[in-house]
Amino acid sequence: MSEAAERPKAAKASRRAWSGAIQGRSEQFELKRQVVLRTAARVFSERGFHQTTLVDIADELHISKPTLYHYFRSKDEILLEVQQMAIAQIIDVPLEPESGHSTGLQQLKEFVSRYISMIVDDFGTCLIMTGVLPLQPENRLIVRKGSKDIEKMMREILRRGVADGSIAPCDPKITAMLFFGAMNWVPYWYRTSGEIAVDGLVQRTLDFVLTGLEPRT
Amino acid sequence: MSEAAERPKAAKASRRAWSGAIQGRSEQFELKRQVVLRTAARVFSERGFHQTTLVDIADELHISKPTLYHYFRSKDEILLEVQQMAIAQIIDVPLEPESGHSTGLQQLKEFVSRYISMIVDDFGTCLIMTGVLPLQPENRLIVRKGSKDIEKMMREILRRGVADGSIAPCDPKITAMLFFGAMNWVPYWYRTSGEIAVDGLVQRTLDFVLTGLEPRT
Amino acid sequence: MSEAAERPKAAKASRRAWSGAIQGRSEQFELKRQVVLRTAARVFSERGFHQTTLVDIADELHISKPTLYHYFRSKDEILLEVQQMAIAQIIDVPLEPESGHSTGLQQLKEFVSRYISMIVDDFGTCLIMTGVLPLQPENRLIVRKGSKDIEKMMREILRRGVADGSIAPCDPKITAMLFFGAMNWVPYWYRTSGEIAVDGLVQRTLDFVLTGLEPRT
Amino acid sequence: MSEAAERPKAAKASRRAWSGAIQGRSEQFELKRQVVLRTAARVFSERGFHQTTLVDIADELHISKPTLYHYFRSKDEILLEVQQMAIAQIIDVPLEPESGHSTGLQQLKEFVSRYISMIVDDFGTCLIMTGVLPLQPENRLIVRKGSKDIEKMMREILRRGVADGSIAPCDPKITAMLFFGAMNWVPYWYRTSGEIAVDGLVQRTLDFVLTGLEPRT
DNA sequence: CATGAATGAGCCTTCATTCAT
DNA sequence: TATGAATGAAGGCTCATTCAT
Repeated sequence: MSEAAERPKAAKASRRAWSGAIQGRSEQFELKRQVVLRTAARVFSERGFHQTTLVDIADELHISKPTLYHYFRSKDEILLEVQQMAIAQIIDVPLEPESGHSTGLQQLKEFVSRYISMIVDDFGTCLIMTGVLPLQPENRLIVRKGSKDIEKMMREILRRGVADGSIAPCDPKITAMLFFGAMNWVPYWYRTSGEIAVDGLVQRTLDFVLTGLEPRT
Repeated sequence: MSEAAERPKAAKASRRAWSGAIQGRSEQFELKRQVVLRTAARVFSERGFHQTTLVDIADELHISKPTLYHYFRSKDEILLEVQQMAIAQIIDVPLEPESGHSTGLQQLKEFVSRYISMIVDDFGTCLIMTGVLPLQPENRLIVRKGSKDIEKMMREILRRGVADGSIAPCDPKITAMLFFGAMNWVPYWYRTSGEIAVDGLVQRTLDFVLTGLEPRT
Repeated sequence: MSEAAERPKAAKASRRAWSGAIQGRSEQFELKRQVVLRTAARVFSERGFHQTTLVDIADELHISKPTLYHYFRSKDEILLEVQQMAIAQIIDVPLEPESGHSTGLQQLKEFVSRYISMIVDDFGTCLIMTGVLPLQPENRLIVRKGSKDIEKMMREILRRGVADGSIAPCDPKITAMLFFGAMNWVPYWYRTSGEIAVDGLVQRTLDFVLTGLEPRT
Repeated sequence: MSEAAERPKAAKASRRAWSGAIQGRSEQFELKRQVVLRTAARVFSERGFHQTTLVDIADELHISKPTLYHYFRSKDEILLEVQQMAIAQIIDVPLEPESGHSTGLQQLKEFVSRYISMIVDDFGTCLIMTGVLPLQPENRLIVRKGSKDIEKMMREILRRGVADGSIAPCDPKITAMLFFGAMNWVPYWYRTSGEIAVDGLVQRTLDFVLTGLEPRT
């Protein structure tokens, strides 16, 4: 029911352009691109996509607005890439090499760990909090496809777990969506800088979902 | 990981202004106001606050844009009232008159039932999907306050349940937020017009949260 | 080899919005639209399409820039309609009801009269001086089509004249284009406010084209 | 009434920078300058001055945008020089050394030949199709002055011809402008790569202007 | 000489809001 | 009450031009 509190501007960052995040030489282009993406992701999450102007992002980086267009074609493209980065963190890494040896429950734990790590990151937070509505229809489809693929991953894990007995019988579809809800809401209340580390959050989440609130005798 | 599918425009509504929803006499003003609010809530949720223009809302009602200003001072005020309507559905109704007789678990069940009913409604859906970022800072505080109050309600219930033994020991804060996450995400995937009725959804949610995924021996 | 000298701003027009050109009641919309078109045509011709901002046009009319968007969807649409107005002046009026009775030469004279009247008008001048390059590709095709149709008209007239002996044998294609050139260049040097009236210009043009520079014995 | 069809990109030019047009040694600078001018003239005519970016020109030459600034101070200067090149082709070459021996008609024929050769060239085409409106006011005056000088040339020739009886009596001013119109419009419809060679075009133009459309008995 | 990077200036377009009828 | 007309404010995007390497 709550949502992102504005972060304390990080002491207005260092005065240098690119906030001193760039030192390399020729691969600088890609590096700068990443810095823009991460900054944009953060600001989008803090203020909302439409409340964020390109000047806001540029200011944060101590660069000018047109400079952003050296790295991205449009504001929309920036958001698209941010969200694709988040999705790739889950999709691009296969769940486990020798997956044959692990139970569904074990896989689920690993998945939750990775998903939460993604969601508390700037990119993942932006994926959830900004959503896909601001995107152009065609880009919206791209991100939705990625999201659906991630959802499918969890459903598969649940099915496997139910099959091998490591997870209690349940409807994989509904369960997955309720589970994702619990995790997707994290950006609205959890701060990595708070008392609980990400590992702790993963553990709490697993406890909540695995044990259940009903006392076990 | 998924989000709102565009609703099918409700058969483009009847051709008459106000979509024929107004018949009364003098209290029409308040009625019309409600119709605007509900329509706005729906469209905001479908397209996003900033993607929705006042013309969109006016068109949906077959009225003109300035007419909206007879009922609301600003677009911001519309959103504020929508979200306050949602919050009021939870806040304004005390959980149970003689709450002394019920256990925490019983209260939790009632709370979940009411909260989910609220969240699948146009107002509640808009509260979650639009969020408070589009609101003016002062209005944002108002809604946040309401959300916090609702969160507090659940924490209290959890504490009571843990105390009376009807709920397994848990950290009320974390548990509440994860629980709210599971429910708040509902608007992104659940359709009241689908296979599962709201009652069913409440039951599934309770099952998910109470039983836990770990098999009980 | 010369081109439009900037017109002397017409004493900065009357101070009233719409330059006092609007008096009607309900058909005002269409009237205002026409006033915008004519003003835009004039300014486009004077300064060039890209050198003309929407503010320039709005200022000329003592209205604000967004007001232009009540009447037109885009700057491009304004130019398109201007040019279509010009073309319609030629295309929409059949050359002569009882064309069977007139020779090609007679038809040619009428055509020249009408074409020159069109070309010295604001719309026609803009058609020639602004050209179609600033238009969106799809709109460019529309105007080109109209231009081609007009060219075809003259070719047909020339053919008929050659056939009936009222015009000396010639290649209709080349002749038409050279002829159009003589007329299309008029906006670059002729001023209706100068010594020669439009009728006079028509006569001079016909003299030039019909008689030829070679002395007739 | 028609205008420039897009030229077929010249087989996208050779892949080498400067399109392989430069081989010399030290006077390369001036050579490269010329290549830029001709390329710019061509692209300006095809797409229009404002639709052409410096990147477009640089790409065509397989060089980078800032490199253009080694040869020209501004985009405006490029256009100015292009148009001055065209004008110089007419102005800088005296019409005929021993002009005393030739009639006005003979001079006219030579003038037309040279003017049309100029106008079908990249520079001349750009002079006409781009016009002087995009130029800075001061540069505009320079080009206008040149154009006026050329117009004066023809008027003088016409006067001489009328005086020596080789040209039929006519108003030199009007006649010159109509004549220029016929020729200036050539870039809008004539292609050197088409059926008619430039010599042929000169002849057709002379026929059109000298003989007249009225049948001579 | 060449160029990747960066930017100031400017324009089209949108939209919430106001006003006159 | 209702609305067509009008607008101030603001944002995304482009591009000629400059600068550092």
